[in-house]
Amino acid sequence: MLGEFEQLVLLAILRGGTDAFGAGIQREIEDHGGRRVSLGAVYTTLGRLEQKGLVEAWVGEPTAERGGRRRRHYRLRAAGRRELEHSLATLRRMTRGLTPGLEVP
Amino acid sequence: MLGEFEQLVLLAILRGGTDAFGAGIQREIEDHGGRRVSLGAVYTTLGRLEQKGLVEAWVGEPTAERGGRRRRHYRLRAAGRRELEHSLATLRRMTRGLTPGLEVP
DNA sequence: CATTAATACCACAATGTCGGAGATATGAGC
DNA sequence: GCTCATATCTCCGACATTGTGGTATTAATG
Repeated sequence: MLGEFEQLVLLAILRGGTDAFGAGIQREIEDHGGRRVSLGAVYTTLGRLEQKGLVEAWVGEPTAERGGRRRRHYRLRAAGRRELEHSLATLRRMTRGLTPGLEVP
Repeated sequence: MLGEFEQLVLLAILRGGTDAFGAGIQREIEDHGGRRVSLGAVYTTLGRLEQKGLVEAWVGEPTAERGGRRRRHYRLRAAGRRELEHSLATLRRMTRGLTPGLEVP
């Protein structure tokens, strides 16, 4: 079963397109989620998702920016997409017919 | 933060109207979630939600059925509804703009 | 008192969270 | 061009919160 935060991380990866990486994922979730998120939490979750085969990663080239370690990029695997779809479908069915603000249209 | 299963339980309570109780909540989740759920998991979660003040409970009168202990009924408190709305709103924002099957319309 | 329906408890597994250590790039100053 | 200060990002380890199933217990009915 996917946890709540795992769902968010998976969604953030999708939003980042092919460029998703740790710090960017953090930003994505903070921007849309209206909640603070630590980098540690993000990386721990990414590691677990990778272990479960839901996500794959590779290290990129150095960027043009100031400094820093190379980025590790992430992408959903087919299984990850399936899990995510399943979770969201359940939520959609559970909210169907409820009053506005709750319904996930 | 609400966990994944907590969200489901809260939603199931809403769906059950004023009659929500343990076993009924289990059924609701299994019917819509397409996944097996144990009663123990449901009660443990209900207890925690109650402790956090998201849900309130009271014991009902004996039913007309064969036997059994009295049902314990559950209802969302304002805080519970707020938490749930917040979780779902986050999810909605995160899925907006993604391809069908993922978007939570 | 046997049977049935429901709740409560407990132990363990999986997820969530954070802070800080470490790695690796850049650019400034000499 | 070397060195070093600094910025950016990843990894690790410890602990808190949630998730799960199995089993026991309670309370009703005939």
